[in-house]
Amino acid sequence: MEPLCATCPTRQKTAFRLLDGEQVDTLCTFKRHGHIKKGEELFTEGQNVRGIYCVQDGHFKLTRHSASGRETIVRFASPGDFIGYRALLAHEPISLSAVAIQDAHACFVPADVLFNFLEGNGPFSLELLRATCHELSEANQLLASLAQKSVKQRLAEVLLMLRAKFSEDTDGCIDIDLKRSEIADLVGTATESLIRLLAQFERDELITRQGKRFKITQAKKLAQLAELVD
Amino acid sequence: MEPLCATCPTRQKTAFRLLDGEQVDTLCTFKRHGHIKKGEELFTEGQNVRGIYCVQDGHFKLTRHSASGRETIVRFASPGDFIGYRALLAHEPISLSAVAIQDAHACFVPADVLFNFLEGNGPFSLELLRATCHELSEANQLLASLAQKSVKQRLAEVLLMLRAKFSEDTDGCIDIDLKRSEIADLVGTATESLIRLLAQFERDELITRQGKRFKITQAKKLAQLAELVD
DNA sequence: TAAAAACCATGACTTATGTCACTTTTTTCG
DNA sequence: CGAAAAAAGTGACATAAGTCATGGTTTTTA
Repeated sequence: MEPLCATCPTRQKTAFRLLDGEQVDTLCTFKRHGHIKKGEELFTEGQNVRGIYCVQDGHFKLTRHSASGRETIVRFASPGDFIGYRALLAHEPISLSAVAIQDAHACFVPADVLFNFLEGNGPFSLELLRATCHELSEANQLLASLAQKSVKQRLAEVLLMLRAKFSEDTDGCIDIDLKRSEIADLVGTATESLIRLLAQFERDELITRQGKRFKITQAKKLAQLAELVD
Repeated sequence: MEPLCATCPTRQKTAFRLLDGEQVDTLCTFKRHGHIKKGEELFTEGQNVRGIYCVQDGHFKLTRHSASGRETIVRFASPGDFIGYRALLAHEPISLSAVAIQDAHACFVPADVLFNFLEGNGPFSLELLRATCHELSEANQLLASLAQKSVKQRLAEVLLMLRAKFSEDTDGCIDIDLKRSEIADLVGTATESLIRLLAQFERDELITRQGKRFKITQAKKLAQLAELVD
């Protein structure tokens, strides 16, 4: 059963909150709500997209692959985030793959519906522009961090980012199940190097591990290590 | 003397080409045309900007500095590019410094004038949104390249990028005078490493050097090295 | 135009990080 | 459940790339 956009709590977190009543009806008529299982792809780099996805729940990793097949996680998409709108608006094939890292739900909104809103609703366009600009400044920050920092520093940074982005479970561990190789793809290093650094962080008592999950115990020291202090 | 926006050829290359006659007049009244000498800063990271700059001629490097003072060149801004609009639209302090790498000219456009256009001119907003999305996909590409490639590969990539972005002089050399340290900041490596690699590229006959400038002689091999082939 | 400053270049050395090969642990599923 | 597959972890080794020291250029400037 397709849920109603009018009462959708996720919508309030997105630019869609700025639509007027009629536009919400349009959205509701044309959007398609879908379930995506863990590991499934929403789309693959190189495709032409016909619309955007609005994440309802669950998280997606957005990745890019090198010619040699190596994967880099560029960012995550979480509930309330749009996926695929940049390629659509830039009139380019999509440059990232989106894969669910948990069972997830997302709504598909066809391109022409989106363009309709963009043309007819100034505040909506502005909000989307604002969000895009914010993403861009985050991308630039990540860029500089990758260019300037050691793997150890970047891991420290990534751990703090993960904790901020995903909440903590009852044990205080970061509530996300990423494989070691995925954390490595996020940091931009080899899996073995990552595992060694995690072990070192534990020895240095910056984190504690419980199975494959871990808890940040000394956030300040991690931040210092990552040079995030001002 | 302030030049006229109505007849400005650079304007035709920017989103400002989509303004109507009255808006062009407004732009012309409130913009300020200025000269920036080589090495001068347009603004510094952390500042709050009060408007955007539209590059008329000359090139700027947009940089970010780490806590330890190391500089990374995130991108260049060339004639027809806007600088500073992302921070303005995201309502954030600016995250990059802009420094002229040659004597340059740019027009300052106050924030309220820009917002006025954004609210009153749909196509203009859309075009700006499109440009932003395009920049974002470029940033993502760069991100993945930084995370996945060796310094040698990235240098190959950067050299090809420089040739595409800046034209060639009469000798066929890339028409830009970057210091070795600046190329290193662009690649994300140490100056000495960069110099060694340039020497190696010359030995391998991928480039030839004439003073501090250089010419790409085997673009295909460079592209292969950079894994840009499909 | 000479001195100073900035930049380019190279060698010697260190180290962080990647790679390969293998073992142990955890997860999946017939 | 138990076998097979996937993931986590460890050690040994190779090497790409950073750092430090120094000398030779070019550019600036007084």
